[in-house]
Amino acid sequence: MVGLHAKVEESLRSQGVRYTTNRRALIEALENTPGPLTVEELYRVTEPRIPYSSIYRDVRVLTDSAVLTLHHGADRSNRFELAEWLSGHHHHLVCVPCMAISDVSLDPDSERRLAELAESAASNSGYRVTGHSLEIQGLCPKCQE
Amino acid sequence: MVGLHAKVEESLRSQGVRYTTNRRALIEALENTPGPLTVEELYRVTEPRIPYSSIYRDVRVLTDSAVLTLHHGADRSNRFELAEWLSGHHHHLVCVPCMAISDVSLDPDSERRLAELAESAASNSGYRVTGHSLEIQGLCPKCQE
DNA sequence: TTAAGATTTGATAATCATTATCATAAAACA
DNA sequence: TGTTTTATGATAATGATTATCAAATCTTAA
Repeated sequence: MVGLHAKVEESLRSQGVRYTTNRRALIEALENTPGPLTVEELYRVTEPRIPYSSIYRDVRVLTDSAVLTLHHGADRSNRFELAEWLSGHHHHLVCVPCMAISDVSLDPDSERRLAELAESAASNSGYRVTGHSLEIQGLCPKCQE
Repeated sequence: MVGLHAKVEESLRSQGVRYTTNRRALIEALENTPGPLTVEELYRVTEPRIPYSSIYRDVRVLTDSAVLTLHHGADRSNRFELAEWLSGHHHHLVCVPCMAISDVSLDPDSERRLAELAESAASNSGYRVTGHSLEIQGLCPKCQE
């Protein structure tokens, strides 16, 4: 299994985009976190600090390059995460009170059934299905107390 | 079956919120549309025109009153729709190229299986599941041409 | 290795969506 | 009717995001 950075670098280079220190730091921050991050969180987490203007520009570049995807949480914040071709297909568990988001994977059998459900749901809409994403709302352990 | 407006009015009154002409027009606009709408779309669709400041205030009031829910589409826009207790439980079909969103319902059997999948996915996360929402990505008929 | 060309960076200004303010108007209530 | 509460619409303020641009860095080719 090739390393994450190598994959990202390869993908970016093929698009004529440089894999710079800032961008590497952003990818590392996302790699070390179990869910998507906001720009503000990326700002706080990276060391040394990357100015907001650069973070905004870089997440945009990386999203346009399909290295990151933008996720729109149940709060009004925009969060970025590694694209699924880098992190693997997954879904999100959202804590309604505290807005925390964590990734969750289905076992292959469940995933197959979910894909079938998505197909059949769209079957008489005329859509051609290319993907799906399940958001599960609930209360995280802390918020249940 | 009690009418939509009666339900909304009843719910709002129980919270000490008035069901005014503007708010009624917004609910009607959403009732007559197969998917969630942005503030800008609500502005264009309502007749006579409601100023942006009022639309923003009203969708906020209605969302706080649980009459509307906010939906965060795959583009960066915020879209509002009738809450599920008014419109029924449903999911979303998103056209990736053109960003159109339409509602889609699962048959009861599929819906039950989906709920089970959501439960089992969260089973060893410690979360208590309260809901779920499936987003299906694809190409709408127009964008397939 | 060096010079030219391309891309990236960081500081700052500009923009856009959304929210706050506040005087007026409408509705509810006594 | 008079009083109180809530809603409205115009406008200003805020906050997040994007654009600009000169300086810095990286690439490439001679």
